[in-house]
Amino acid sequence: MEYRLHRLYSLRADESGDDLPDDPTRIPPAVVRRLALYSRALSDLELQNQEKVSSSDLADLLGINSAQVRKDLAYFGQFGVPGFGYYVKDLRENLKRILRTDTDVKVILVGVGNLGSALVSYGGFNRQGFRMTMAFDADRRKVGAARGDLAIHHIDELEAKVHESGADIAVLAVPADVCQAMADRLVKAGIHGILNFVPRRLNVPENVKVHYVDLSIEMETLSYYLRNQD
Amino acid sequence: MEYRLHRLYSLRADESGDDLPDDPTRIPPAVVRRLALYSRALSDLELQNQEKVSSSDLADLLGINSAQVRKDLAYFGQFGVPGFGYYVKDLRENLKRILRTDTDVKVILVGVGNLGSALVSYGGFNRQGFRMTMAFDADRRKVGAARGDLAIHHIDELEAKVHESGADIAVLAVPADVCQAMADRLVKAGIHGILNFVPRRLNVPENVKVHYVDLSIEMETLSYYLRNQD
DNA sequence: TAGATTGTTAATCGATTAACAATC
DNA sequence: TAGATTGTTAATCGATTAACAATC
Repeated sequence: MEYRLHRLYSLRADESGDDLPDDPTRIPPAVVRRLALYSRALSDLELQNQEKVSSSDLADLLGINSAQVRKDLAYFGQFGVPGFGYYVKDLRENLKRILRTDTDVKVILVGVGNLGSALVSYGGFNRQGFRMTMAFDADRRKVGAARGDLAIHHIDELEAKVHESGADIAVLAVPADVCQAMADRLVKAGIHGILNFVPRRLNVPENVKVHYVDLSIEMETLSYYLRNQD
Repeated sequence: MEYRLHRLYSLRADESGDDLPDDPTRIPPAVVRRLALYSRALSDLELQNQEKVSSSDLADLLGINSAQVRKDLAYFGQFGVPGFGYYVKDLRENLKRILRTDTDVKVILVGVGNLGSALVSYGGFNRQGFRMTMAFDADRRKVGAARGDLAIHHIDELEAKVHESGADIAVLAVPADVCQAMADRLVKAGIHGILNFVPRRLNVPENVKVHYVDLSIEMETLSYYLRNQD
């Protein structure tokens, strides 16, 4: 059958230690997001000493359909055992490798205000292998003061320090009126990804990715459904 | 033509001050989210004294298709003038009414840790008409201390105070191991919506809405595309 | 009126789910 | 082997976009 053939290809790919699809950038963001959720669920299961898990187990944990779990995984290869399910440890390792969270990822923080400070101490990033290596702020009174174990530099030093930091992701949490200017500087300094907490759309070159975390919009969307419920 | 007929219906609905669709809960969340983005963009345009805006102007501002702008609005009625566009002020007011952000919305905060504290001072909520009226924490040392102009109560008082607060939305920012228990208490106390910053899925009754803001997953999704780019 | 843009329909595109042969 | 679950295809569902008559 045809998919037997695919399987052979996939196994061969496995042996070469690489089963990424032809173009990993073509994977729908929704799929990547769920992959990260599977990975986290599998970590939990591993802590509970679960050895095996089925696609419907995983689906139930996330509140989705089991076919979706299998289809998402199928983008990257074959990780399960028909009639059995998946080995928790094995699948988790595969997902970490695919998501590239098997090695630490360095990020810098730009804007050490209320939200920025909170993000420094937010445990979730560290737990997933994201290391905040440096922070920058325009307020000289904040410079030097280490929040957590992180040194804060003045924003004037951004260009000079970014390369040293080794980061290619920036968390942006600056006032709205300077966010585009700051994004421009970050891009020039070699940053390729921005997690933007500022409620403004950023214009960046094609090769730079921006993800928006827009707290007010989330709140408004939630609010709409509540207030129209009854 | 048929849609002339619709228009008449719509106008009649307008006159009665109500042009919500038959079942407002059936509107896709993606549409509601964009409506909130349109509303914000229109506020900006109003500040710049723009009087008119076309669907393609708005689309360009958000980086989407102009047909989508028109279709999103069409769920709720007809707000434009063919051959002209939309009056900024008029459309903004209509959207605020639809989103029900023309009146303040009260929210409580549960968990005054690093992230919780930052959310108190986060200006974005206030600006959009969300008022944090109370906060709760399990640490008695935090109780009483007002952060911003917000009193912090001990979590034991949750049930007693929620009703008094008049809120039906809670922002949840507690440690992961207590988040389900806390969600249960919130629901019993009469909360109908939860903006959940804890990286855990919550089990709640049908009539309660949960929105997830999962910072690590956003970061991982961003990271995936970067590290697979070149 | 001529030019511009709406509101709507139909076409397209993409994502989710159902079903099942293949497999362990 | 019998029972269970995978990986895949096809069907369904939903969301986005193109096109254009209606309108100002």
